[in-house]
Amino acid sequence: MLAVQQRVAYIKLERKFMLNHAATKTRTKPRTAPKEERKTQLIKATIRSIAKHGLSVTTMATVAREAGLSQGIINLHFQSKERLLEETLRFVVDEYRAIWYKTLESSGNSAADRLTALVAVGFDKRICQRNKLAVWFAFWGESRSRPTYRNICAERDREYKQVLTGLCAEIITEGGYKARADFVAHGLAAMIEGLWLDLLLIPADVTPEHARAVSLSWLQDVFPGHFPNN
Amino acid sequence: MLAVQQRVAYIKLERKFMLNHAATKTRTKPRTAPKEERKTQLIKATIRSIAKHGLSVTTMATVAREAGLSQGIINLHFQSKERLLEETLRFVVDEYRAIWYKTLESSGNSAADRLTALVAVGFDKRICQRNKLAVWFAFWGESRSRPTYRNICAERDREYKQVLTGLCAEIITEGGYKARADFVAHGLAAMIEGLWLDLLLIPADVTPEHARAVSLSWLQDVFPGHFPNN
DNA sequence: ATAGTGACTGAATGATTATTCATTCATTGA
DNA sequence: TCAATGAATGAATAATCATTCAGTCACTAT
Repeated sequence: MLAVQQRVAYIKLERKFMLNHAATKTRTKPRTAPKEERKTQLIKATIRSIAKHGLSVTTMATVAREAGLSQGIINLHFQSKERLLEETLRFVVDEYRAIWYKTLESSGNSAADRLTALVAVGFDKRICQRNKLAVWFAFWGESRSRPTYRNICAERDREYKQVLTGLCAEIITEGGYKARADFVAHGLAAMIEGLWLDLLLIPADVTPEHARAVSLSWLQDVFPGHFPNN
Repeated sequence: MLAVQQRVAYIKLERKFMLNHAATKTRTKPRTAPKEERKTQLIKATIRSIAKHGLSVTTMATVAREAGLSQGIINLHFQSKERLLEETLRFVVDEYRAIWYKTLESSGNSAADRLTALVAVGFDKRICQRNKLAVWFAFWGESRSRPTYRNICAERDREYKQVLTGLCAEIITEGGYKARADFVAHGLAAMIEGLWLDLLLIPADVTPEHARAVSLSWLQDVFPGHFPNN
């Protein structure tokens, strides 16, 4: 019964693409778009499977079942399981980066406003979902033994910390605080990731709103002149 | 060649126990001690295997090989792979708790001293080893889908945060700070775990000493009266 | 000495897994 | 309408895994 529903969903997806494709009138690469759609469909199924079963119990079969497609489909689109997993990690990492970049663009001019916005993104509904947090931690858990995972994460991390350090430096200069920008930024980034862990492990005690409040309260403590307490 | 050395080591262990046992003169449970020794030997081999290969590639064979023992040994002592993994997590969790309890007992009377000591334990050489950090994150990564793992961690977490909150509350009262004790403690605990992630992912950039410095600098920023900056 | 004890071994077993590929099916251009 | 195209299927395959257990070995008590 469920399989039928998923089959229907797949057919709709196929139809939708055809319309889109007809509209673009590109002829050199027919059916190129549905390939991408299939890939993201499979990546999203992988995220659900990792969240539901864990990375070590996520098999080609669980992902295919979650996507409502057949066994062989993953090798067709990703060549191997390993590639699927790498692209899944990249998907989550890139999504986070894209959102905080965009947020910075559309946020205020003051360093304090921008910092607030940047911190809040970590607890945004689009990012801070338990399924996605499970994916982050699943890959972090394997990253000691897989340089590929580590590199994908490290790259993102450097960028993020660089921006964070810049904003902290600006605030410190403005306010004449004693704190060291790199230490503050490093601690702040670490705190956000640690709060993610709480959201994953004890969701009953900690909500995204609560975690955001903890972060912002910390900003008030460290930069009292810029983030007035009440 | 290596196997022979390990075999020799095993024999020595066996001999050592016999002497110990003769000394205690207990007769009802003979050979009970070497069983425990074997178990911790296997648990330590599991830690190395998880750090080297990752949890999802850690098999009965990799653990047995790492311990220099045979295939069947794990089922003999732990009944199943799952039990071995649970006891490995418990081993690491209990070790951390034991050390910070002991540290608190032997540290100064002032809340500030005790808090400093408690934070420093997180970066102690006995705790903050990359192999062990890999184990923490490996299990956290699977914990979304395994209530057993989650419970083992959650229990420890509650205790730790409770002590942390108590110390922060004391300091806040003494110094008349505006900060909320539960928020500060929550943020601090999260930061330590986030710094562990950096130690795991980018050990070239972050050392335990550096991470400890970041934490202590954070304490200085939040409680300037209790942790004077220079 | 020697039989008894129980920790330990490692080959065998059955279950599970990623990957392959001959076949099916839907869609397209002529 | 129909041949051509290539995405999707799912049964088959080979590899890997946890678990079992009959047999081995070191040591103890008699």
